[in-house]
Amino acid sequence: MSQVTDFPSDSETDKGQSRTVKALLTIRELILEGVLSPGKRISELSVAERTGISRTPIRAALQRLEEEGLVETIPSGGFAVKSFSQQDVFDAIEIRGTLEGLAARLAAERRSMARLGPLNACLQELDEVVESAIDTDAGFSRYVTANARLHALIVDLAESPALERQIERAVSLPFASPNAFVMAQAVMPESHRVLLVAQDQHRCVVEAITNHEGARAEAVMQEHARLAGRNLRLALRHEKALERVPGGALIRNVR
Amino acid sequence: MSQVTDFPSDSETDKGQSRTVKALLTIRELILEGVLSPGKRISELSVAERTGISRTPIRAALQRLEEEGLVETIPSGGFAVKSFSQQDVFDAIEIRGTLEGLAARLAAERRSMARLGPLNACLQELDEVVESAIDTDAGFSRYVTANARLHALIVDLAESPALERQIERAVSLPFASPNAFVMAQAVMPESHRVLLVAQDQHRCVVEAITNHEGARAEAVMQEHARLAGRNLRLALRHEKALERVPGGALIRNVR
DNA sequence: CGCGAACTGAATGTATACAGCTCTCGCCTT
DNA sequence: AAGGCGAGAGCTGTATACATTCAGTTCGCG
Repeated sequence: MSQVTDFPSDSETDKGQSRTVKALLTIRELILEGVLSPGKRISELSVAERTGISRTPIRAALQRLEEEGLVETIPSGGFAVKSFSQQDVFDAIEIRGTLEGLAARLAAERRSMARLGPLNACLQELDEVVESAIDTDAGFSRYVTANARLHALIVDLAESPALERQIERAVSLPFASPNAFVMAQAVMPESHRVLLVAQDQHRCVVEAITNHEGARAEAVMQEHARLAGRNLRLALRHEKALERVPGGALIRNVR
Repeated sequence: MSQVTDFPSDSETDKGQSRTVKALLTIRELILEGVLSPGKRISELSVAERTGISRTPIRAALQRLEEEGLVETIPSGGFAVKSFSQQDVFDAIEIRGTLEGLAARLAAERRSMARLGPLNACLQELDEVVESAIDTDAGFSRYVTANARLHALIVDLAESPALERQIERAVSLPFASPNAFVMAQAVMPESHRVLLVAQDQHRCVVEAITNHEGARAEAVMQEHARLAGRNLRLALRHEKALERVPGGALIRNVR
């Protein structure tokens, strides 16, 4: 009861969120920012002190983070920040490509005409963003949003809750998400060309889905993910770029 | 304190397991046995009374079961037993096929000669079991064990922890596991023929992996999963067979 | 001076108490 | 008689207390 505030809380972002969720967001941010270094144990008590939340919700949050893959259990008890080899990262991207490929194929096989509207609208918005003002910060964030929406729409068209769950998990690793590589592009020279290629793949996938071309949709979607992988490989060379990749701090560069 | 027994506990299976794990196993069994019916809320307190474990580990177990997919959260709070449409089941199998297909491809691409020994040994054991005494209960359980091991070995050969994790999750749904359909076969007439086909696919996958034929390994593995799907479709007709499928009680037969 | 063992501290796993919320059951009103 | 409203019970979410276990450190012995 010590922490209960009857009046609207100080931060507007807390609105209506349970303490477990708040703890989840806090810890995830601490990990992604690199405050908690990879391999190191996460002391429940220290997080409790830092956040003012009791251990119970924090423990729940840690368990969910383990499910997300950001955290792993220590045999002797407790949790530690997970670290990833570069191979792990590429594998994660390949897995996303495979699952999103399956989603695209199912979308092509099951697609209902009525639901293609939003998909085309989203595609068109991406077209505009790419061709016009991708340089500005506003345009950039517009691209990120629309890109996420396009990927989500394709998954949605597959009409498979099980697949949606599985993809949700695959994407929960920050560097495996469809937008991960985009973040790095802002500081890389090849930026615009890559975006043009990616957008062309978007167009192909939508076309394939529209025409019931399942195999094509699957193949293009897989290659679309691999484009992210190639981009990440570039980013791993540029120090500056890697810093912009979310969760880049978790990737071991030694070895 | 009330429940602590200093002497070795009554059941030998409890050995060394934390209460959370015990709760997990108990609840999972209750769901799979159909004691807790699909859609119905799982009261933490009732489970606590039934098992003699306090609510904290039970809550943790429920959270892990949600991750497994057997349980879902209720918007208003708490957990409920999940129910699955037949489409969900087939999708889950297709997802497993896709991921195991990826594993088989990676295994073919990355395979190290030295590690093929156990794979061939396992394949040979399956050969023996299929050709000789599959009818007996002992032979049956031997098949189930060896089949699980073969699938695990292939995943292992992919050398990708991320993929292993993802497959682990896909297989955690009982009716999506590689052995799910096998259980139903005992009471179906087509039993032996299907096993022969499955075993031939096993052989093809191992051969493909050995020869670095990634695409073939992937394709065969996908079709191997679809064989399970076809088998399940048969089982859904035979009432008797469905009862033997683990978690069959979770499948809505309406609609 | 090095190695081992015991002790101390801390951190986890578990139990339980409490408060807020939701859902239900019964009663009252129309 | 039917529907809505209110009270109550049950349940979850959270906090906290307790015990056990793990790890690190220090002291003693070889």
